[in-house]
Amino acid sequence: MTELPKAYDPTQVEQRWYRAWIEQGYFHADAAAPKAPYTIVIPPPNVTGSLHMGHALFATLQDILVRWRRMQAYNAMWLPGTDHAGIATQMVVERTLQREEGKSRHDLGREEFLKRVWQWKEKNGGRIVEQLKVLGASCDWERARFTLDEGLSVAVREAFVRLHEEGLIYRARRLINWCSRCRTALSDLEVEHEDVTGSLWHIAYPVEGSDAMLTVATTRPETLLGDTAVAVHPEDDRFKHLIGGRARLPLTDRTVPIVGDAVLVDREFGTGAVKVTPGHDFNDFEVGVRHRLDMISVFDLTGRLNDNAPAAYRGLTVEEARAKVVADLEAKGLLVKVEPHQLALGRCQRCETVVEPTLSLQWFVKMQPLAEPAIEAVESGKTRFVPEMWTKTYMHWMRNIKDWCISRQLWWGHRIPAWYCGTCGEPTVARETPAACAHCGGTQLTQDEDVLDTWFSSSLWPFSTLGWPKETRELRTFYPTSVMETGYDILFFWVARMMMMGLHFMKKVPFRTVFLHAMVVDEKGEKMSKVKGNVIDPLDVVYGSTLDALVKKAEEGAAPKQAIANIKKQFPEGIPASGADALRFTLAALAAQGRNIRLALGRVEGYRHFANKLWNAARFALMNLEGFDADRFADEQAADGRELLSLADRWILSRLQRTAKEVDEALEAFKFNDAAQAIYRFVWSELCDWYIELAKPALQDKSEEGEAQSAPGAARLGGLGPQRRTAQGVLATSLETACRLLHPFMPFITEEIWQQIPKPLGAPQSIMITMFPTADPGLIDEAAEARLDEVQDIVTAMRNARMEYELGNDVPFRVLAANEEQRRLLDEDKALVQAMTRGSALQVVPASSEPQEGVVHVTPRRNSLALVFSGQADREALVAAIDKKLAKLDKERAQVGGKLANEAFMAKAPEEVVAENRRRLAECEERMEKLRASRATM
RNA sequence: AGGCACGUAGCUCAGUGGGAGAGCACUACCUUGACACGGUAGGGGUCGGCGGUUCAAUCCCGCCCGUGCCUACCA
Repeated sequence: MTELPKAYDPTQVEQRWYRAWIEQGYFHADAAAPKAPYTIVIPPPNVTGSLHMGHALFATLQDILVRWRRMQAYNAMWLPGTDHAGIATQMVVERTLQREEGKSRHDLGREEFLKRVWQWKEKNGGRIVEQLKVLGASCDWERARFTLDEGLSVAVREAFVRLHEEGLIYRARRLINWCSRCRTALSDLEVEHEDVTGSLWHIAYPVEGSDAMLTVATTRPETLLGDTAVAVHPEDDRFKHLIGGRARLPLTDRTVPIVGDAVLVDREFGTGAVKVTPGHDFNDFEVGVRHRLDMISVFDLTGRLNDNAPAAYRGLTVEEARAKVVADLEAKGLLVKVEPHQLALGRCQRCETVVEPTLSLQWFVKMQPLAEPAIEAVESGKTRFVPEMWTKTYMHWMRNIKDWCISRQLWWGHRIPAWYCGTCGEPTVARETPAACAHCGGTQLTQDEDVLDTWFSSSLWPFSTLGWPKETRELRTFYPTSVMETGYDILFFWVARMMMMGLHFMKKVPFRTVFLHAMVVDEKGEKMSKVKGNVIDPLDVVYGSTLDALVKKAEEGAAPKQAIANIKKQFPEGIPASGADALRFTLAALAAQGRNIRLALGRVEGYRHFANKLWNAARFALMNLEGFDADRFADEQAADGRELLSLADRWILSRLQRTAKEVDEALEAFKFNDAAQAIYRFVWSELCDWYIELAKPALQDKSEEGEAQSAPGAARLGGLGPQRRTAQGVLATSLETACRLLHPFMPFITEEIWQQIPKPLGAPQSIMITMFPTADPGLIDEAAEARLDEVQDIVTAMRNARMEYELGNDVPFRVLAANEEQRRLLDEDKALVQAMTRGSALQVVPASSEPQEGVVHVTPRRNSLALVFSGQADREALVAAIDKKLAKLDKERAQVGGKLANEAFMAKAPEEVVAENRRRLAECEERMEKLRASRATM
């Protein structure tokens, strides 16, 4: 049997196994397999993307679910893919083009530019996929999809055409969010609001035909040039007489009507009068509709003032225009005052440019009819959210949903399947390029220049990836999917829209459960960003990185100086290589529901140590499994195995069953952290800390068959006696089962170890395709657990006494048993105590055999056993230690005694609780009595 | 403005209507044939504050303070 290296090195192990799994085709799910399906479709990351902790988190959690279900014999299918990310990708390629060739996309033309984007995608789009593989993601790569694939494009056209036919897609001239940097319309969701301190300008508008002034308050004085009314509250006594009149618009030669509008105007706010700019403000647009006002755009699509503005302002940017308007107003004495004001500024999600509400002809999806079934599906429980709190957020958004602007003035994406007639101008919407206009038969057709919002194709993802609109075997088998696992930040972007489209086109929910994970942030709770220099790259955690490399990477990413300084401060030693397993385990352990995940490298380190601990437990096991015959052990266990098991054996097997149950239940409830903790505790605190130590004597059993070969050197190998055989079997079983329980979390190390554990003939080739452990209730052994609990208590007390009183290892202990039954059991278990205390002499005596000589030391937990030892110890230290314990016990006695003396407690508390407190009180008193007796002897 | 989370050991986080936990850090001791990426023992917390419900509250309820996020048309 080859000996394993002393320390576990993940880099030597991980990628070897990943390749092996791929070669064996373990990740592939057959749509025709006669097994219950379990499907997850990946929330497709952007092709432009590079792996970040958010990806690492979803990859980990989804892989855990998929590996777990696969091991439970489900037909588990995890469909991967990437998203074409219209704006982001186009931006990246445009920037490169500008930098390398000094050209814009317009210089190249649409066709050539798209060719370049595809080239870029072919070259760089695979990066994130390769990075997911590093983490061990067991995706069905044969089914990988890209949102611009031919099949998905067919799905997009089909969906568009059908929705158009149903009147759910329409084209209209409306106010939309316009990014002048990206030169495209954006949906409401793509605008991010940021609270900033701006100004509130009070501007006087002269009232036509009078000397009066009507003062309005605005945060955007430059839009004044596009005003088409002034609104006051219809019941405001200050102003209502002006309604119906007109005001002269400063800096222009226009006059605008004064209207009464109770919806827009809040009498308490500002001056009580509002300038109305329907062409550049969503509220004002509504007022414009209500009062049939003119709608003027004064900005063009590049963010400059157009010909609708007075000549003096044309060509200025919005910022320049603001400065000039304010200056000109001041010069004319029309600027009444300026005060600081908080406002929410909308910025483009991609480029942070301030978005401009702009009148524009765009395509929209009518959302309300689609939202209704999506609301019903959640209300009726067809789809549920985990954590449940998201249900409310989802419902609120769905119930207040607005139409979705889906056209984008980009080139990279699904081109809108609408053709405009050169003769009549009407659009013809069709699946394939039409030969003639559907309205007038004209043949001069030009396709819409625009593409669809990337999220439109994403919304079809759960079924477009499975072959829709064709009725495929895959769709029948894998739709609806089992779980949508993603971050809560895209609840609306993805989840909500997938729900609507899934229900609309498939008539079934796209997923039964939506698990929304939290955001990964840094140790201080701040969002990771290159600007702050607090990014932790998952690959750096896996492979490790020096400080120099970290700094270099940040510099290449054009990070600011401060970020570099922060990196130096945060990672003075760089980042140690911890392996994918440790990273995955950390993310799972921190993935408690409903809060941000603050990734602390210290946690990763701790779990890297955990991997090493498991590794060394395996080393120990393998060193002691010489001569072990898994088949023989299995046969023995099947026959009269229970007879052969020692207390320690029965205990660890019992703990193992409980752990299996805990892990399984936790995963069912998406409590990844609970599952991780349960395995951690089992492996470290139970298997390593206790069982391995307890089993050591048995593994040395040299009786029977061992005797026969007592040649020199045989002792070192250990014997082959029945105790040893049994301990070997239990050790192997515990380790093997623990590996299977841990496999979804730490796939690599568990495979590496599992491969080397002797297994019965016919065992699977890989841990990946073994069965996930289920708890065997027959192996749960309450009695063994209670007895071992007592052993642990005594062991701990002995160690504690030795440390506390600085006793030597050879000081003999006596344990006082409360009754004959306890004395008998403890006498049996004495060897275990000795195994754990380096063979300390221990005698079990009846408590009644007092008076004892020596010092009494009570066990730390609750079974109130007392230990007696004699030997040299500092008398004063002993007395002080005893007094401290007495004080602590006295406090507890008073507390518990108080409860029991309380009539209300006795009358109303449940019987068990009362009994428990009685027991505690008695125990307290007993321990105090023993300590006092001990103190008295000094 | 509304909504949702969160506030527990020095740090990162679990947890529960009835005796406060883990990892890291800290202290002391230990190179024991699995593991110093280790072992043993230990120190450290008014469970954000104030009220309420309850026999009993860190946990349930209300208010307040602080932190974060989301939604929103107050110019």
